[in-house]
Amino acid sequence: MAKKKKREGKTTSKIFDDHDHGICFDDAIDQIENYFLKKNLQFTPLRRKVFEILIRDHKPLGAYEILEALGRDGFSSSPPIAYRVLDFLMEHGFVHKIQGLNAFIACSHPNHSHSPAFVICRKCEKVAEVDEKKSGISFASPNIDNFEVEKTTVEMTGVCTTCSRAATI
Amino acid sequence: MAKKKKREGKTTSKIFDDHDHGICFDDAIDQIENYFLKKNLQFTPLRRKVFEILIRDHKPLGAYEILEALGRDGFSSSPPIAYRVLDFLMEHGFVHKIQGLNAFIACSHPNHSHSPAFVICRKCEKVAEVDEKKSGISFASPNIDNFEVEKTTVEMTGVCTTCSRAATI
DNA sequence: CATAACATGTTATAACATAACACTATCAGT
DNA sequence: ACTGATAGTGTTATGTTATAACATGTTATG
Ligand SMILES: [Zn+2]
Ligand SMILES: [Zn+2]
Ligand SMILES: [Zn+2]
Ligand SMILES: [Zn+2]
Repeated sequence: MAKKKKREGKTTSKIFDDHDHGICFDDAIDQIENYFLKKNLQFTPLRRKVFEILIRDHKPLGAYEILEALGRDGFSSSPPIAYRVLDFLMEHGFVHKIQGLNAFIACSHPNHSHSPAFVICRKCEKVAEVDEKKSGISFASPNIDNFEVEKTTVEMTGVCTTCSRAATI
Repeated sequence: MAKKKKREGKTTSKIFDDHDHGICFDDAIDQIENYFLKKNLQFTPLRRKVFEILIRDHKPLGAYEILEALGRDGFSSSPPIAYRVLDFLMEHGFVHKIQGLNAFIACSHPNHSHSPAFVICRKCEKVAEVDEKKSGISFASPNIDNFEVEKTTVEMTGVCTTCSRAATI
């Protein structure tokens, strides 16, 4: 497995930052492969392809965009294909859904359970998955008045620095 | 305007609690009327009806459910009717969208700008809009690494006490 | 009353998602 | 290897959510 490049002190993640994506991509594939192996799950060509499509550009993709990509790569491209694989990958935490965009994105922090939070630029539509703890979002209190929270959706929409600089020029 | 019944110390809001809904309903209509008056906006019969439909049961409703209700009340029930009015009411903060349900709900805390957070029971589909400050969610830091956050989506899905008690019987 | 703006109505279609069933591959136990 | 069970993929059809584009009506203003 390739060596990790840690970036301390940053709160947004690699999506808005430069990074060595070759390493990033390989690491991600490694991680998912190992996870599937350990859990005795099948990392089939279809599942691999969907994950690759998603992590390729760290971009949120709609199910139908994924289907097109699958079609181009010789897989079936009828809707259930994508939705089933996406559901599966989401169950295991390797893909998240961005509710505000009806789109799916590869997880940036796999291998440890987490409640993801997303920062979404409404101009360039780039999305960063941020770690709650680092982000200054203290999304505390999983228990609200005895309500048992099982899942959280946290999305922050706005404008990223690149886009806001571009606008003021 | 009807007198307010304040409930201190509670973290979930009226949806999961008993409350005098007659007063609640009238208050809500008063507030939206006053707001529209002050801002010189038209509180048309259609807009009023949509808001009434939503606040009637504090229940999240899909756009097409709202359309049905509109149809029953003699209004047109083609999709753009609902979506336009909902967009308008959302712009002014009287309605929120629950992304996890593709549904719309009347605001529980109008008259002051806020970033709503929602507690959603996946069994009974009741939804409570909680106040960030009271809920123990401190959803702090609107600025993440210079990203200018304009809007937040916070939804917590789980099981409410009523449903979880019912399940264990 | 002209006219600009806002609001509503209508038709068509786009975009997102699932149901139901058929077929194939993989794996365990015989 | 045969058998049945489970999991994965393929296919068709349909359901659900949302918007585009344009027509008509309504209201405020000069
Ligand atoms: Zn990368
Ligand atoms: Zn993640
Ligand atoms: Zn009420
Ligand atoms: Zn609200």
